[in-house]
Amino acid sequence: MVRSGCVKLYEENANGEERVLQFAFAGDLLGLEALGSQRHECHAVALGNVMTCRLLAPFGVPDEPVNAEHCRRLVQRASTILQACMHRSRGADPLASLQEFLGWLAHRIGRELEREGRRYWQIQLPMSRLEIGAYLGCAEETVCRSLRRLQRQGQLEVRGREILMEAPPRAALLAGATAPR
Amino acid sequence: MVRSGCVKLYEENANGEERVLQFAFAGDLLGLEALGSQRHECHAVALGNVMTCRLLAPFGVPDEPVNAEHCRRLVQRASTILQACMHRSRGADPLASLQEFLGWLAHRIGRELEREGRRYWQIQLPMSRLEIGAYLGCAEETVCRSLRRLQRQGQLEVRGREILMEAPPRAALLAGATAPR
DNA sequence: CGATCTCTTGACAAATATCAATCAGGGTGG
DNA sequence: CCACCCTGATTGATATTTGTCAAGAGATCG
Repeated sequence: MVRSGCVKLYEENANGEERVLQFAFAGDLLGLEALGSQRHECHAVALGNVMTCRLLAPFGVPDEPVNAEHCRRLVQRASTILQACMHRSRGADPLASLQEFLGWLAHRIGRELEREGRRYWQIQLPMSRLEIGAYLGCAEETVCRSLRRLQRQGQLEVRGREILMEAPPRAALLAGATAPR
Repeated sequence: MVRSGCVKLYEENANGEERVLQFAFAGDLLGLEALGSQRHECHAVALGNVMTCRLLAPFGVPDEPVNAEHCRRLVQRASTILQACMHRSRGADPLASLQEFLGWLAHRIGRELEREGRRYWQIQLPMSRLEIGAYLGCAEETVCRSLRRLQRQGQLEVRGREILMEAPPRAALLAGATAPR
């Protein structure tokens, strides 16, 4: 379980290029996808400083009765992650994907600001443009240009890895289901 | 749980277009993604004749002790589905996605045939080209053209919704990556 | 201060989306 | 039984988008 910071889950495709599967933040459980196959099919690396802790599956200890509540919550967590994974925009429009991603980030790691009576979300990106592209399925340059376009449209403000955006888009609420309680 | 046939899970995006999230076949569990949020965020429709049955969550019955084995298996199933969902090719190359999809279909609903000493997989597609496109994230026409291209490369044979292909993916994936249009 | 990495921008090539037309197959009704 | 129609599949022409290559700007680190 990630306690703080950001962990990047990725795999390498046949051409040796990196494909990012997930960015995990505080409260996210890692490795649930391997409980079934007993095999971890992807790599994980910390982006900056990260704190983690280990958890035991509720049915992993032999001489101990199954804790129904723990079991139920584990299934719920897996279920929630699955739902987020299923609904994640696949391909299509890089710009829309980026918007959704930023909305999700704002919900997860955004700081709320007040400026001239308007509410903003401030995001400090823990990953590079290249990694965002590897996550969304597009080239690094496309991420740059999409950010620029969103800025020209007045939807956000970009300063390196710092992003300032107005009220996050609707879709963020759905994706936000991944957030811990 | 799907007992036979094919169920299409889909949602509608902001433009009213259909986006297919999953094709479920015999043995697949539906609705696991809603155990966490208690809300089903997608629609389901049968493609042709389908048989299903209902299952109870192992912790759903109040005055009954939790069955550890059932619980463990539920988590494993959710975990397996999650892993498949995480590793599903996102965007990138429609042709490669289609190949992967066909390989998966062959594994799920393919019939093995023997012809002139060579082994083939025969697949009867339960969905339209449009639905395949909505699943892979590309246009209907691109699905057609990709199928045609694979046929010209001798990797498979297309007759309407019936597809005949040789030894599933592995070698085909690598060969397809370098083959000319 | 140079070296290196990331980010950005431009120009071009390649791929797909879109639009439009045609074709094939199955079902329907006369 | 056959003409008809309707849906899904296919193919072609064109426009749009993105990937790729290249170069430069900015930041960070030693």
